[in-house]
Amino acid sequence: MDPVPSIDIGKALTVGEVARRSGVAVSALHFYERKGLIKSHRSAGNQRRYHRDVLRRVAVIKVAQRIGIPLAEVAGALASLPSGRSPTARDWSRLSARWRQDLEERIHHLSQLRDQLDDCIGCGCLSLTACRLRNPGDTLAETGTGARRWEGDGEGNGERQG
Amino acid sequence: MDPVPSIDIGKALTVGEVARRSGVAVSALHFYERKGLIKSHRSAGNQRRYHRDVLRRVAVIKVAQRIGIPLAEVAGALASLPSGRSPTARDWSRLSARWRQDLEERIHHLSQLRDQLDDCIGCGCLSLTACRLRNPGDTLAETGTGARRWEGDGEGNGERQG
DNA sequence: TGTTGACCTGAACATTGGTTGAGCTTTTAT
DNA sequence: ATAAAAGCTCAACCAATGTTCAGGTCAACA
Repeated sequence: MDPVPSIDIGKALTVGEVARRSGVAVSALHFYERKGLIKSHRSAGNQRRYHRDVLRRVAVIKVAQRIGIPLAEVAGALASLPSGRSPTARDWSRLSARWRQDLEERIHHLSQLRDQLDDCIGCGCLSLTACRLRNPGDTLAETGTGARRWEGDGEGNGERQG
Repeated sequence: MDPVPSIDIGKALTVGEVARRSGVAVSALHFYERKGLIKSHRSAGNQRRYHRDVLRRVAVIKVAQRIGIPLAEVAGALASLPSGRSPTARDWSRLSARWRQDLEERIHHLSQLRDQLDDCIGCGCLSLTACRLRNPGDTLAETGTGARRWEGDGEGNGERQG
């Protein structure tokens, strides 16, 4: 699991080292710590010291960010790992399978939107009540109730909920 | 296009009417106006009055939002229309073709990400420097320089640019 | 020992897309 | 005429994801 089996343990990383090696800014590491995504202990002089684990965790954070997972959710996911342990391949597998699902849904959603846009581009049907583009209900709530409020109003379509 | 053909011209809409018919909140309409996406004239008592055009414009805004276009860019696009004129089918065609491109790129990007994630899910290779997931360069800058900095560092990979 | 670079905290600022509230005016309905 | 509903402006606030700054401390090198 670790390329250097025993010697490396205990050589803590400073925040600057973690920043350089992980590619995120020191301020972001502070921020992640405040948000509970990573942990550190402190030196005698109150400076942060990190276990090497943190690099793996930051890697997970960065990938999650690319996927578009909000930090709060990443925090939850990381917190769900047995505490004090570095994320293993198996942990990663579990997390990433979940996030993959999320990603897939997002892709699907955007693809539908693209198709609707294609339907609409030539016709300029923005002015029509029937335009699917203007009635996101069937895309956003596709598992939902289905058609409703289809009276046709001429320009807009009525009532908002808020 | 309009159920009432000619009588309706000149019948200005209040902000509340526009809100009801377009499905966006009054506060959002104020906001769009401040940002230059829509315009209004004022009644004798300083209340906003809208031409019916505004409904079409708000429809464009809403679709653009769904696509993920930032308001600033929508503002630019709407401003590029011959001033004072309602967006026609042709205008919409021009705008939406551009945004469709944007959407397509976003879908493509996410799909690549999904494929990388699939490659990675089983292997837990987050710990390896070679993991494509951890090196977004080839996705984000796919037209760019190609492989670089491939030394292998054990855990993180070095230097950030900022 | 001194200096310099790295680090600390807390607060403020930035961005996007608005919402909420206070306090006041206009319009509409009865 | 009057009361209710709708509208007005300005300022503050929300969430997410950080960055930047000020003022002070720590650590490492010569």
